[in-house]
Amino acid sequence: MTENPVNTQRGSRDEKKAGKSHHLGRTEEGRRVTSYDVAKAAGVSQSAVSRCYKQGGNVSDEMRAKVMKVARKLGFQPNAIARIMTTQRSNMVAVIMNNSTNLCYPELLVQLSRRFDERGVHMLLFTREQEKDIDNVLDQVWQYQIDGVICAARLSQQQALFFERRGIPLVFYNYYHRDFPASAICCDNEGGERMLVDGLYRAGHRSFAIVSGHKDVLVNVDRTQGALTRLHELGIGDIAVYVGDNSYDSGGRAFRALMRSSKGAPDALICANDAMAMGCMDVARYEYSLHIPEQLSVVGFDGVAMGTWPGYKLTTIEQPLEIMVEAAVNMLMERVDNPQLPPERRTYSGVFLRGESARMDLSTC
Amino acid sequence: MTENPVNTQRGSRDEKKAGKSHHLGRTEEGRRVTSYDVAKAAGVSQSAVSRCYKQGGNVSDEMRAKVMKVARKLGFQPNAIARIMTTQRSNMVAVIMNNSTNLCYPELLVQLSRRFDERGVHMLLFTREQEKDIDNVLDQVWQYQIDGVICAARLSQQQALFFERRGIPLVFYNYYHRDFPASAICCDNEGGERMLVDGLYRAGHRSFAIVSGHKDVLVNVDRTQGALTRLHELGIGDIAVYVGDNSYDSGGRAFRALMRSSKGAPDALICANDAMAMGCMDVARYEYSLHIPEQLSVVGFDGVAMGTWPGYKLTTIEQPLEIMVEAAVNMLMERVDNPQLPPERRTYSGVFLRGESARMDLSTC
DNA sequence: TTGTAGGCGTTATCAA
DNA sequence: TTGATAACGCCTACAA
Repeated sequence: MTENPVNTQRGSRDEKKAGKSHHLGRTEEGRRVTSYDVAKAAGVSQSAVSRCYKQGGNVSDEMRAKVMKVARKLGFQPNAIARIMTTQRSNMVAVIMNNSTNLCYPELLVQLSRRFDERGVHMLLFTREQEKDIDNVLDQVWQYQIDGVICAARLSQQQALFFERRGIPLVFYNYYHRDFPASAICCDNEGGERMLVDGLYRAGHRSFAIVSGHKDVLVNVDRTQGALTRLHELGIGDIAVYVGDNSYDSGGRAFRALMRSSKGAPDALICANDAMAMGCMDVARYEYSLHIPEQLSVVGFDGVAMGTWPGYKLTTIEQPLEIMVEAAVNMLMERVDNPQLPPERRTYSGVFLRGESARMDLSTC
Repeated sequence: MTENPVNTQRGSRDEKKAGKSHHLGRTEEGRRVTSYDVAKAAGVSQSAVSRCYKQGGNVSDEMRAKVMKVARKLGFQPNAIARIMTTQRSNMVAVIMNNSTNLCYPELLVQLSRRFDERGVHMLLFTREQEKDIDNVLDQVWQYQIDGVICAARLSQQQALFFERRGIPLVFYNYYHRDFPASAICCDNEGGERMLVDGLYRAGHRSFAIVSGHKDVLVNVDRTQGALTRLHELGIGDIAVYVGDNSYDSGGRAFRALMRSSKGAPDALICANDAMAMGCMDVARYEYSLHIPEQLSVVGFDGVAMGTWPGYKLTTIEQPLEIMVEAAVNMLMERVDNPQLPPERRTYSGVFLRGESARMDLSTC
């Protein structure tokens, strides 16, 4: 009896087709096939079956062969949920982002997915618009025994502490905090803006305006502040700053506000990201008939794909996204494996993209 | 003893700050706080605690108050993984997409996330480029006891059967199959193309070319075929079809190929999606100095945000994304709650966006 | 309304 | 190398 597995009919019929076939994976009564079912059918103990699925499991070759054969026949797959119960490790990470993050950087999620997949780690995705809505996310992360968190959104100190207190590793992506230490992967915003400002200044621009992003997002503050600081160093003050929300539309709105102001168009416009820069360019060209870069230089930040399209050819700083994502994933998984590791912040320099949206002189760069 | 919970010190210190505070949620020994810990501290049974967290649980008010108070103090949160073990329901769905899907429609993921969140359902995200890589996904979905699957990518019949055999509801988004029944949410591609072709024809266009997407993606086939069929009905044959891969770049490449061919530029170019249409427009304008729409009409399909930007003002069919996403989520969760429901395909009509990239005559529309 | 006890499907420890 | 057994933390009859 034990030599004759009971319910392999359907499974084996399917096996003819694909090399790696998919079985029903259910017993006659409709239960999922468990390691116990396999054990019974193979005439071995349940723990033997379990060991066959463990990396360095102490199993003889014949045992493994016997078990695997029956397992395949029954369509057995170890139950991940039960495994989490005993190992306390879910192989799931949470990715928290703003709605707008994915709209601006769709590539980010694709790359994260790729990197985590390489490690056999699964991504639970949380997108929230409001910071307060994130409180729910925290509870879910805890309840599902998530191994670690990548956060590409703003978190309050309270919220970041939630993870720290529970020993859940957290890595910020393009966000960080001044008030307390937390691991983060960032792009060198000040350095990038400095490069842009220098190039613009050398090319002769003397009047500047800035379109910044959300005030409370440090990445944006750093960019705006980086530009302002460098401009002051160069002896240029009295710079108008218009606030957008990182979206294309908000860039256009900011530009209209700028044009309506007493100052009018500057020589150069420094935008905190590419989306807003493109919004500015379109409004400048189509509503104010300005020639770019002859009458107005525009620079952005990010290096999104659309910026390179011939309608924009945006001069900008490209974030090394693949490298940053890989670093973020490594940093997180290192801490999942070794929670003792201290917080670490890593900053990557962006790459200058020349473009044609700004007159630039990079002689000494 | 039982009246005096042992380890509430840390938890209660944290409570001072936030209205909804986050507790450590661990015992002195570092274990997670379990319902059993709460029960012991409250001097009640473990099942009483469990019942307090169940919707219509049979619990007296005083019991609930007593338990909840202790639970809050200890930072107890029910363990979702253990719950899945007994209920056989994970409240997790898988979303399977191509890498390119998120690049083309970042809004899709944001909307899905929003809708699932409303139902307290979590999204496990899988992005795969190759169809064969999806086989791994199937196993993961099974092992993690995923409740249901939204698939915005192509699946082989074998792969779709994997889910059906195991009773895991599956809803395709903008994909479907001719060979076998499966639930799907689609946009009316033929209808949309017919509308576009009619408008172009009435405006006087007589020579047409088509840029299609992947041959084996039915949505693309439908669009291309829809346009071709209508053109034939109107007595127009001999239409060149160039194949892209739905990306902006491939649109440009297709257009170059078209221009290099003996036929040269047509009156109107019908692209299977907006991204390729924009690629065509840019190459037409910037490499061939063609005026759009005077010398060339271009239409797309999808209604992506960028198409409305002043550099493109693309004439296209907008998919009612929010409605389609809501329908997909409803359709899936209905089947999670009631697996007996038969497969259903729902098709939504798109909305014509006039744009300025094509000469159009919509007199009778 | 409350408590008791069995089960969900693994992994891990310990003998054999 | 293999097998028995005890967690893991919850839900759910069933009994009180």
